[in-house]
Amino acid sequence: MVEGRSAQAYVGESLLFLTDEQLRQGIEAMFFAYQGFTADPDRILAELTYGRAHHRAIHFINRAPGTTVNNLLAILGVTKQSLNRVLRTLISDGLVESHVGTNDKRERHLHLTEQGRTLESRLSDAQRARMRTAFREAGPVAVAGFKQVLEAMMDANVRRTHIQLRDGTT
Amino acid sequence: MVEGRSAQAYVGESLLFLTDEQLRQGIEAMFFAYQGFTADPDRILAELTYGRAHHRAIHFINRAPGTTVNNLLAILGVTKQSLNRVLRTLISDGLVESHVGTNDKRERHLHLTEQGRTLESRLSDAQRARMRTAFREAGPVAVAGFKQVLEAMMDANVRRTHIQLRDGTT
DNA sequence: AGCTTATGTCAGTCTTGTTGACATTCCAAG
DNA sequence: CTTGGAATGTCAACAAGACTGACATAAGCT
Repeated sequence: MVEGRSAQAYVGESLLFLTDEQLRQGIEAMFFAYQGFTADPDRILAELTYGRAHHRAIHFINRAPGTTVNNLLAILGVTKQSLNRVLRTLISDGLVESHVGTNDKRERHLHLTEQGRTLESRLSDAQRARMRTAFREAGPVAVAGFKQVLEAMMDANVRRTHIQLRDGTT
Repeated sequence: MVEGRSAQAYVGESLLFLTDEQLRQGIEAMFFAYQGFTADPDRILAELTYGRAHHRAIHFINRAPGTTVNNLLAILGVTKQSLNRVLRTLISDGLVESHVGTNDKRERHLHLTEQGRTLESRLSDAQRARMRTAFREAGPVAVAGFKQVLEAMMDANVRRTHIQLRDGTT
């Protein structure tokens, strides 16, 4: 970097020159980082004959206790048959409880049991530890940029969901 | 932001306050962004009865023409049997060529055919378009942060691979 | 009463990961 | 120079988890 030119000015130019090469680096970074992102929970899940699908369900049930099946479907972006297979095993293993809705009795409201919360913590702790290390290494400015780019990469409707979850504006 | 205090100093404080909530936001952002990241190529691949595994193979063969199966294995982080199934279909569909090594005849060197390059472009173009939009929206400082955090999130050995590919220091 | 919505289930398919078994090729130690 | 082990790649069989399609049940709504 040339002395006397701020980073801002320097990178400002590259806006005009977003080369395929730079974009490809971003693409590969995304791929490799996602490997790392899922590696730790995957190891834990493998012991329990569960998979990522179970993790995702547990995560979002913990995040939004009492959520309905339909709601979860929209968040996860899978079919109900696919989700149902996962939920069935989690319920029969005693990690998740399903309660018939009081207002609308068609709905099932989902909660983690004590046992479910225990697993959720174990999985989150592993994933958060890596995220924490990465955030510390990169520094807060980088973290802000990281989140900005990720949000810009989401589908518009998914971004809305993400922001709702983030800000707790249910 | 307070005048006279650099961003570094300001956010430096928050290093001490990386709450579980902030980390969880990062985790969810990663999940939702990856959905978007793969969505466009997935649509193209679905038409062709290919999947993400094919895309990944095509991407890295294009990236490092003449690479060996073993090499590709290390990059993709899957078993050779898994990769082999994908390669077999790509070869028999005429997208990839496999040549026995001249020095070491155990090795197979992989190249894209003209047809393979065509599909590669189609997939890359879609994925790059989203990445480009996200980068433009977020701005160059954010992009730098994005890459920093992603690199910090990778497993150490994977990071080495990533940097090698990035810098072309084969 | 009849239409729609929310949920669950059964059956079948596809992709993509796994392990196990095996063939070929290379290399180095005896 | 031979032989045994390591490296590389292929084939087969299996499992997880995604998908579609069809259908059942219950509840809400017009």
